[in-house]
Amino acid sequence: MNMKIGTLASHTGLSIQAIRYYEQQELVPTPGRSSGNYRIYDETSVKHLVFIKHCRNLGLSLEEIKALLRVRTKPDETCSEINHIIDHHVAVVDRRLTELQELRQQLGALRTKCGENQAAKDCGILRELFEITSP
Amino acid sequence: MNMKIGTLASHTGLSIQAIRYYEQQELVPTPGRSSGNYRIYDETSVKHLVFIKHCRNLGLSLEEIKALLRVRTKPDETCSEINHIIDHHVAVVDRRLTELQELRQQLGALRTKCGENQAAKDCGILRELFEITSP
DNA sequence: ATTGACTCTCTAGCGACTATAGGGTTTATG
DNA sequence: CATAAACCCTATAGTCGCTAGAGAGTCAAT
Repeated sequence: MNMKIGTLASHTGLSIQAIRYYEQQELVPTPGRSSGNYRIYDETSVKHLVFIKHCRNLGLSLEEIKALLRVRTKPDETCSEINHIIDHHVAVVDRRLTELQELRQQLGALRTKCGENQAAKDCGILRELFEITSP
Repeated sequence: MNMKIGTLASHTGLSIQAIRYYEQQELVPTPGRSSGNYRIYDETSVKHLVFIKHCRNLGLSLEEIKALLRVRTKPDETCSEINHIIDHHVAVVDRRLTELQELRQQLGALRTKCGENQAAKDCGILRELFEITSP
């Protein structure tokens, strides 16, 4: 059942350095060591790190994930903090989505300003970029 | 017509440090200096920096902006590199948009798993986060 | 003469890692 | 049993696009 960091890395899809970084940032407990000072992990570590990875895929920061993990160790507290973290993150994602959609539109408009191989001095994109003054 | 860095900053909406950073990264030419070693700018500098700011608002990296500025100084070359930069950036934005939309959906689904003030041990969000194994 | 506002350079810090250097350990093969 | 390959260790520097701060100099007004 025991494994070293390389095996854990391939089981979780994380890099070895990322795992050590999470340990340093106290997102995972300091693991035991072998006689040769190698980190030793087990199935619990895999689950723990997969949880972290999944949260990272959702765009949560390490601090937010840390908060989620803290709540998990106090199972009798209410989970309003969890809801709060997720709600906050949803708001961040929604804001970012709106920004990116506006951006996409501007880029699309910009792209139509220039054909394939004009001389740069006639390039509509450059002209446009120099003329637009308001963001 | 001449101005110091603070005036340039308020004319462009950039921070003083950002302007100095752009100079260091060679996005703007090294400006002249006053007798007291103050950077001296003019209207051209304003245009130059507004161009950069506009590109940053579009999400272009400083390296990409540098490439655009390089093409601008060679007005007889074709602007295919410009098109290439913009096309590449559109692709990046589109990919990011798709990712964020998926993310948003997953977060929305997750949020329905838990009401307001359950005990953490019964929180559907935590359970969900621990069970989902594929990203 | 002094205050206050402005500017200078240099350095450190953010977040979430990645990459490297320079070593030690374990495992497989000859 | 010797050695080479594969793995692991710590510590440090780098990424990007800035921001914030220290400690010093410059300039305008009172």
